[in-house]
Amino acid sequence: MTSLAEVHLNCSTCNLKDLCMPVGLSPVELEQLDELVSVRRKVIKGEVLFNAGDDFSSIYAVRAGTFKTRITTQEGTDQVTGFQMTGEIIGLDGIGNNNHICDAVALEDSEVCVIPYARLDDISQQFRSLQTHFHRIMGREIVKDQNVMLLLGSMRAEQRLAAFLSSLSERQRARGFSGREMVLRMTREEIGSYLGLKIETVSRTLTKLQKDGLIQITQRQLTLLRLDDLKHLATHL
Amino acid sequence: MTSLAEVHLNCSTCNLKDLCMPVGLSPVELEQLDELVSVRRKVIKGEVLFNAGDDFSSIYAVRAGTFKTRITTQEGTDQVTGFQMTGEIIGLDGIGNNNHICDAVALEDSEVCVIPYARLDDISQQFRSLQTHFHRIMGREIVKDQNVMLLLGSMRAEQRLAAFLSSLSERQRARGFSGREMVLRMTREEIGSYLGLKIETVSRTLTKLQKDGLIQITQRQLTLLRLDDLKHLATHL
DNA sequence: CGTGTTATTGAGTAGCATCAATAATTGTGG
DNA sequence: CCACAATTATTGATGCTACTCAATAACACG
Repeated sequence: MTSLAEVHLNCSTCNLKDLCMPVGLSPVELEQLDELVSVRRKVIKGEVLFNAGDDFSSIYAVRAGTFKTRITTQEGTDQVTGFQMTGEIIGLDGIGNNNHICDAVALEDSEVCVIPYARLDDISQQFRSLQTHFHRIMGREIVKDQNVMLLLGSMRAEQRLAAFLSSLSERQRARGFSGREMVLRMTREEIGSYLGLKIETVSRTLTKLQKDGLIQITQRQLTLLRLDDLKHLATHL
Repeated sequence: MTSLAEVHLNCSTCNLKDLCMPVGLSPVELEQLDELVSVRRKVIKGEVLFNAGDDFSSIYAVRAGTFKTRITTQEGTDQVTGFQMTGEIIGLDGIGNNNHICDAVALEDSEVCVIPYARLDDISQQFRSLQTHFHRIMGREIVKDQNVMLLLGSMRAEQRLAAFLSSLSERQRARGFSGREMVLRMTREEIGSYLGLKIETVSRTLTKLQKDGLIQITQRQLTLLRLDDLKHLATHL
């Protein structure tokens, strides 16, 4: 099922260390993290990193590529609960009940660093700053989810898309890109599923944003022409 | 502003210990928890436990009463992000960035146990099972939020209310009540804000559920007449 | 007992969904 | 590498859900 090309490496020399798990850790702590994160795993496009119901054993840091997480309802319909880019953590949903509640799927050929949860617990037991750090990562996940609740509960289609595109832009910028031009790794349907909209509405709304001169979009190739206006739209009605 | 009637007490003798923070802890660990949770605080109806922007110092276990948490947008509109009953934890939103992102407001005269976060970190550093336990509590918060995302992203008004009422019922049952009859502590507007609906829609939908014989509701007094059908409605289209 | 808050109900409407047809793109097997 | 199938995206016409506006009623509080 899943390809298991696993490679041993470490965090302290990783070029993502300013974005990812190691953020803000001292050299000594980094050394501990290196011991913890010793395995990488490739996940090719469309492949699943874990499924809902799987036993929870590890969390994952996206080393390269993009993922989506999705929850499937009892009816079989499913909803995207998030998109994860390099440096972001996947799998925290499993901690609550020792098994995953969502699937994680690669949107392009990707690679993750595997962080065995039991060992993370061990080591953060010994190094308090690592513990604090991990708590913060979980806390940010909670904040992020609550912001999505806000979006889904009270924004209109145009606002939702403006907020979504702004968020993508900011995350790209944090990764050293311009944040002005980017390639969408997800389909319109996946965007819609995440934003609580149908694919036709996503398509129409993107067209409208383009007509209004806020963005330029051709297939997956996106340019944010007036980012300020886009952000304003997302927050001010 | 806030009344600070604080009382010293402990978890090991608390009648909520099967619902609350102590769930599943051994006597030894309970002893540690007692040391941690030594202060209670009363919050009268309408009063605020903490505000968005406040420095994060503690999390809180609801000892008695009911709270809501709400996020305020830049426009000044706000959205309810959760309702907390006895034994449930409030304030985890503060961990991510060391300050709260939501307000917590008492919906009736209430009381919380104050759990200083720094000391929680200290003690879970020493007692691994406490650390694991706390991680699980945070993990469940993430799961809960993602389920709300699902509700907001893909359910219709009737389903949302059915899911909401079912959830209230289950939580009441977990607290030793029948789960059939209960008093709503929140207004229709607060319910609507939580479910992403307007007050008129909440009112109309409750009336419809009553006409269909699923519930009986008079003001805040609610009886679930056919809980199975209600749950079925919440999950099966 | 009066005032402000909360809730209900009706009429009309806006926004998004649905249904449908077509186009563009991607992936696949020969 | 091309042809065909499957997937993804766009656009239009129509319908339905939930919102808005408005009036009234019921209740909570001082």
